Amino acid sequence: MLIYNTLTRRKEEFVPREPGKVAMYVCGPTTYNYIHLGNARPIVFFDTVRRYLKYRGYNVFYVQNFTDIDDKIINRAREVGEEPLNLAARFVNEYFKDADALNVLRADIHPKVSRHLDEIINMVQALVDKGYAYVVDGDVYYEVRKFDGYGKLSGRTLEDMQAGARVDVDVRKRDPMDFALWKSAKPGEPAWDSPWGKGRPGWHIECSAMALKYLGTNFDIHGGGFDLIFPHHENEIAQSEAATGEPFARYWMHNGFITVNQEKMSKSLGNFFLVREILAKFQPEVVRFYLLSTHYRSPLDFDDEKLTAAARGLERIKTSLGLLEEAIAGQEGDAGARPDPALSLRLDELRSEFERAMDDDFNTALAIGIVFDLAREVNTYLQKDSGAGAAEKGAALKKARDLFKDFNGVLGIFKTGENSNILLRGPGRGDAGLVEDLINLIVEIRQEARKKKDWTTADRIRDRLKEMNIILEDTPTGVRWKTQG
RNA sequence: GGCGACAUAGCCAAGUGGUAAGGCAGAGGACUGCAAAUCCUUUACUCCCCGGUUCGAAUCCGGGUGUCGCCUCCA
Repeated sequence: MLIYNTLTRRKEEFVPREPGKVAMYVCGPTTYNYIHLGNARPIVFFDTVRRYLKYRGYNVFYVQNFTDIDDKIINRAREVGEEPLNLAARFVNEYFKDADALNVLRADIHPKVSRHLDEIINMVQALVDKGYAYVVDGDVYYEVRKFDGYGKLSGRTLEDMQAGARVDVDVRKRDPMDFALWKSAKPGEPAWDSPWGKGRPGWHIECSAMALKYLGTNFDIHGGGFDLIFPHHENEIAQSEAATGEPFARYWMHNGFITVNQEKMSKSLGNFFLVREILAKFQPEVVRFYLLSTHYRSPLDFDDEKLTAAARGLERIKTSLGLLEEAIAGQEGDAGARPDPALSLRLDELRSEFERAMDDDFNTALAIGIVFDLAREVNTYLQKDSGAGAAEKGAALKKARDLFKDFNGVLGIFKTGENSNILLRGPGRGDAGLVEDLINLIVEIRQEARKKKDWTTADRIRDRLKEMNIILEDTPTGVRWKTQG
């Protein structure tokens, strides 16, 4: 398995710290608002990485933090007149609503900064003791010149950075690039006691402290967005490796940015899209499918037309699985039958192609292409007669269904085992069973009209139902209907 | 100013040395009362441009053009 490592700027064979086990840490959101599209990409992508590693048989321990102490939270809390920690906790709950909708599995641990002050303070103290940090008026700064490897992740030297520095230089710092490990509190701000007075952690130290606590040194995968490479992850490395004297993380993975209508999302442009705004227009599966349809290191643009195209593509996959389930349901189970090789051999090929794609730095775009291949393979098989016996055919169909489910177990692009008819499960829809009965009744009446060749009535019913997003399909064996989100 | 990424059909998007995956949209056909769904066929003599290396390059090298990102809170 190959993983592109930001640290070395190339794909490397993945060798975990301990055989069979993967320890990974992904930088989670700062909870001062609902999550936006830019947050959604790493959340969904790294969830997929984790699922695939599991599929590959690794025992994965997955940590994703919440930053619940931060300037942005404090500012926001002041605006709305709420306690900062309260506001942060509220948006942690909101985070889970969005993440659940996107079919993101819970991390093994979701540590919060506010619960790890002891670890953070101890780490800052260790850095001060070792001479990597200095104290000025209750603030503690990390001295970047003291750390030899500073710049190794982002690939730039301290000289490069200073040439381009656009930051106002704080005269109390020994070097303009020195960054805060601990910030003294101003009146009214949340503050914790420390050896340097009341204050709060700097931005980068939390991730170092929490990752080291739960995963130890030299853990396997550290992930996040491209923009975190510098300064956030660069600083994490500097702090952690200076404090422990050991390598911090082995593989650094960074996802590319999301743009909206070809523009970077930014507050000044007013195009910061929240996940739930998109979810109001598109089904969550479509959003997840779209996020995975481009390789994670490439930029990805969002607009309604692209999402609509993605929705149609995903529909094709879901239809295929639906046809497959339908065919299996009409078949007597015959355990022990040998799957029809006409389909079965191809299924084996598709599985290994899928694995090859994912093994190559999690190429989800290619992998999705293989899911489409599977769909066409199944649809074709369902239409033609291979000449095999019913039991063999049934076994092949079940094998195809298992393959679909395995692919989906990794990609998570459609929900299984529940009614996907959004009309029937949406809020305020009343008795879903009643709705279903009524549609069945209408379909029945339409069938009678069709028998009498009353096409005007039959077409009118079909057209009117379509306007209500209920799609009727006449097949040789009866009428199939579904709702369209 | 410093650092870096990308440029593939109408659109989205894989592919990093051997005659261009897949999806959406479009065209033709099969099926259908008509549709829908599905299947079959079809849509890039070519991968931004100009040079070079090579028997051979979308893929490597040099130059150019364009787009984007980081260097500041940001996923």
